[in-house]
Formats: sequence, C-alpha cells, structure tokens
Amino acid sequence: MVRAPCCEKMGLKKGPWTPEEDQILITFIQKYGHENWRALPKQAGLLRCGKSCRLRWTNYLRPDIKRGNFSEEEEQIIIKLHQLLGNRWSAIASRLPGRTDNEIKNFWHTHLKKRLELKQDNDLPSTITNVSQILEQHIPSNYYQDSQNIVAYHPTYYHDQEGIQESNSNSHHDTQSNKEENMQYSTNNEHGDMTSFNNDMVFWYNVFMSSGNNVSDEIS
DNA sequence: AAGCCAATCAACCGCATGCAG
DNA sequence: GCTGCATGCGGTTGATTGGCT
Repeated sequence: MVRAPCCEKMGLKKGPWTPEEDQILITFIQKYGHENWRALPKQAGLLRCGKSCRLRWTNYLRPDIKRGNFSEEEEQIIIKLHQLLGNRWSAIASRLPGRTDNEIKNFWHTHLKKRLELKQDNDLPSTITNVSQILEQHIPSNYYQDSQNIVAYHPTYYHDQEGIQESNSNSHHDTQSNKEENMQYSTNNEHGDMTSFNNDMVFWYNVFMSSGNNVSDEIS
C-alpha cells in the first residue's frame, strides 16, 4: 500500500487552525460540499491536507456539533456502550447525536476512565468475566431479565445478517453494513429515550451472546 | 509574580478497509 | 486477483490552560 506523502513534505500547513482557515473551509463546504477531501483544500485555497480538513470539519466545524459539557445521561450512555463495545469510539459516537468520536474519546480518557477506576476499586468485584455481570450492574433489572429470554435480533438489524456476523468478528473496524446499521439505528432511537437505549443494550447483549465471543475481550 | 505540574482537548499519525480501475 | 487511492478509525502527541506552591 503506497502511503500518501505527509503534509509537511508537501509544504502544507500543520497545527492549530486559524479562524480564517475555518471560515474558508466552512464557506467552501457550504457551497460545494465535501465530495472529495483530498481535492478539497486545493479547490478551497487552503494549505492543508485533505485529512486535516476532514478532521477539522467533522470534529469542530460541522453545524450539528454539540459543544459544551456532557450531560449525566450522555455520560451513562458512554459508560454503558464502552462496556459493551470497548474502544469503538465511532460506534459509540453514532449513538450520541452531535458528539464526535474524538470528543468522546477525550472525555473518556480525561473523566470517565478515572472515575470508573475509582468506582471499581471501591465497590466492584475484582473478577468480572462475563457480560451478564456487566449487564446486571449497569442495566435496570427488568431489562436485564428480559434480555435473558430474547433471541431475536434487533428489529432494525434483522435485514442484514451479514452485518451481525461482521460485528461478531474480531475486525476492529466497522464494515460498511455495520456503518449503515449504526446510522439507521441512531436515527431510529433518540438518545433522550432511555427505554430505547436499554433496549439497545439488550440488542448488543444478544449480538455478543449469539456470537459466543469472549466478552472479557470486548470489555477490556 | 514566577515557576511547576497536571488536566484538557485539538490535531496528527499510521494502519485498516472499501472500492474502482 | 492485484494495485493504488480515498477515507475512516483509534492511538498518541503536544500546545494551552488553570491551579497550586
């Protein structure tokens, strides 16, 4: 695989974006969209690589970005999803409208990780080896009980059995079908609805259990 | 006031994957 | 099937900020 030359070798700028650069990027994307990130900086007149532009747009400039502190509810969602999905930040972000994977990743490392480690030291058993224990601790008992009996896949997921297999694989990247599923899924379930969120947990539980995956790998 | 240190977060890096030719 | 390009992703870095001594 041939690697594209890095920004510096191409004489492109690195480091923090200036307000002027931001404005140029915003104006260009609003006008022409972002069909081709690699070609975009040249067309827009920016001395940046496409990768840098994409990151700046998706993590900071996008109009639907939600700035500011994470709510309690968002924190809980992140914690629960991280227990089920591990460091799949983009998958977690897809469940939190307006939040980016980078933002969630940073928030996890700077806030939640430490908090959970403290909490675990205090009141969690030292050996958690399966998802049932996780679910018992973090999902309301009625949902957990339900999850014991449910064998059907999530309704928005049934159409794509391949997607399920992919999500069970060890691949650390989403497949296209998984991405599409995530997008569809996030549009079907607003994060404000904790009932649907807990149903999500049941769904993921089923995915993992049906796969026979070693869950301790998934939550490590 | 100055220096140090830890926390935070924007941005970069390198790898993996999808896809077109 | 192979190759190369474009993009997405997670890990990491480094500049900035704020608190403490």
